[in-house]
Amino acid sequence: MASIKDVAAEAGVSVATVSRVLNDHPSVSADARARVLAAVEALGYRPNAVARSLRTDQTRTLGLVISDVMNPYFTELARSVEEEARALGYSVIIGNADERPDLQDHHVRTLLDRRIDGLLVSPTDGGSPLMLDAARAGTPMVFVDRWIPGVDVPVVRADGRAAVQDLVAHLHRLGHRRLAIIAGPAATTTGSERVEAFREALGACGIDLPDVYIGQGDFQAESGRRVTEGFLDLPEPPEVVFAADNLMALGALDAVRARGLRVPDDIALAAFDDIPWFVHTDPPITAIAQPTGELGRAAVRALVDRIEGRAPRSVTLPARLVVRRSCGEDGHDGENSARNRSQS
Amino acid sequence: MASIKDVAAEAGVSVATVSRVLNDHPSVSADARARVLAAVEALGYRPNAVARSLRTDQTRTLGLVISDVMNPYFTELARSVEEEARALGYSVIIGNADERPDLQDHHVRTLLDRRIDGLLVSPTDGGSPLMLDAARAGTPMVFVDRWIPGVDVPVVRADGRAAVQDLVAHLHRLGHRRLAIIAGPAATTTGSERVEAFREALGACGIDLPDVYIGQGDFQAESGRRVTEGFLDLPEPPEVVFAADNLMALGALDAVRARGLRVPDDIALAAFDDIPWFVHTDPPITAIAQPTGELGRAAVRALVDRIEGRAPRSVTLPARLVVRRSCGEDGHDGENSARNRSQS
DNA sequence: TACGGCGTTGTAATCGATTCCACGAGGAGG
DNA sequence: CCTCCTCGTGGAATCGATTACAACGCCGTA
Repeated sequence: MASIKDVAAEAGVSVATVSRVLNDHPSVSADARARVLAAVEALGYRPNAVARSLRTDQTRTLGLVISDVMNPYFTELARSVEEEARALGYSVIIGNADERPDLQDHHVRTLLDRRIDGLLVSPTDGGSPLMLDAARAGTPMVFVDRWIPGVDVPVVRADGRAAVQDLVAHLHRLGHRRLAIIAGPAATTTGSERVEAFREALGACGIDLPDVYIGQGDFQAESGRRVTEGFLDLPEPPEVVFAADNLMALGALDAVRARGLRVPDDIALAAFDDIPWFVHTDPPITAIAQPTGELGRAAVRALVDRIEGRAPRSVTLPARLVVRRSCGEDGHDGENSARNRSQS
Repeated sequence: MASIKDVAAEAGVSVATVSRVLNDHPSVSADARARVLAAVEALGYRPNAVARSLRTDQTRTLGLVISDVMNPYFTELARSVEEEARALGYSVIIGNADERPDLQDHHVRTLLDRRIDGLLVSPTDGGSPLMLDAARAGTPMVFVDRWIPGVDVPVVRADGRAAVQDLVAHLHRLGHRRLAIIAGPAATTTGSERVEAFREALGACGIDLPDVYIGQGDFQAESGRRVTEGFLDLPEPPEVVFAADNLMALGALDAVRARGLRVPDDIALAAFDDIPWFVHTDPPITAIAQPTGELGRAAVRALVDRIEGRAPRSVTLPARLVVRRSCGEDGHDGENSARNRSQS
């Protein structure tokens, strides 16, 4: 592969001049510029980003470490992150932690070794020393979706509090009183926050959240299934199951269906994180939708601000409730209402 | 960030010795090794991968350019690719082309600039000159899922021919005779092959595939919706719609539902590419499942073989039919059969 | 005692860029 | 006509690693 030296030789100038043309530095004669450009064209030369990074000490690359690529929420997040980064002239390297702290550390380490300019993280656990050290050492970093308390790193996330209140109000209006939640890992902020929001919202309606109605999941489908089975085995099973993410909702749906029960007639179901597929499940699932794309874009902007020496800001965007049929009828939704109601 | 020089100074040896310890070269005294290791520990030193890559001319990184991250099929592919690559000591940088040739080229160019060791591509179009040049120039490359004919690059893919025959036989047995397909872009191999396989399979049953029953999609949900609407507007609409990927199937489902029609009673639906959500749609969707994980792993192995100087092999794995309820009842599937049959 | 070989170590070149500094040519002003 | 400044250019240092080569000390053997 042709190097800058080859181009210099071909154009009959020094490498310094070639470099100047490539970085359009002002003081290059029109003649030299033309000759260099012609040589670049003739050789199909492309600058070696590795060498450039070594010299300039910047890679124009962002690292994104997410908890689970197979989760459509994170996929969408990754997509919007890459888009915004590209618009700002950066590339993105994605690391998938699969909800495993060791894998998360592996990716953080690899990204740091590659000298990425900044790190976007949705932490899998409460605090990998590696990440904390990196943050302290001055690596530009922004948390997205989940974060680690007590670390001086900007956070870009959605606030689901209001939406959870709307959800609980909706459920209460439908007559549900025994509500259970499939929680995420307590080590993650989204894991614990969603339970707290749920408990508070229930409290506002005068409803209690007993411990047996809090199932411990891990944001994966299988745990949703397991926890839901536990709920269904209870002497007094809940009337509603609220899954703290979409994958666990999928698992819950599996479990319910395996018992030969129906949603929402036998048990209602709702989820945090809305995804396109929820429109088409049987029944369509009521969910709390995050402004995922905005979150990704805001996170990149914050990180790039930090990298380029501007003051990054934390951002909190509201989530909103999207009512569908998985909790029962609420007086809206035309076509199938009559049929569903007559069955219940 | 500490460099190899700092470590050398701290340990009281030369950088050469430090490098030798780090790459565990045999001729280093136990004493020197211990001192270096201690210095590394004390300084929290990590080798700069950029500098190392410049010198050794290898990045131990694979590029993966896929057509659409939001498509669960490609997400799963990406995941398995990363896993296998990690097991072999490589990292992966994913580029999402979003089915756009210009974006695909952007990513290929960026990856090449970064001097990745090899490229895994699922091409969006029939032949980006950039990619062809790179292949000719000797960049290790492997096509996965889709490929470009006439290029000397190993291909790792699934053969859906038999599964499509099974599908058509299944549909025929259910009494369907007017079958339509939502095709992918003709520029992609999967786009054209699936139509051909479908046409052949129909032919074997003595059924014709008229042009009006071939809708042109682009592997995105929206096109599935549009094409399906066209089918439904036909004087004689098809009894079955077969979508060449899962996203277009989602769009088709949208379109059918928007008309107030029901699957499978009013129209049957099947898709290429099975995904976890198909179990939970209303109704569960009959699909052709690819061995996605195996495909990803085989592709990485082929690419790494090529990189490390072994002869890479093309791999073709069979896809298989997964029958669910979206095409009507086939004598299996317990719980809801009676109810569904009574409605038709 | 001298010499050959082995094990260990350091010096320095190198990868492909960027960029500081110096130098020469040419124009403006005194 | 000489001086000074600007503009365009090239030489060379540099980033952080790897590695060829040379050198050194030490041991065993002739």
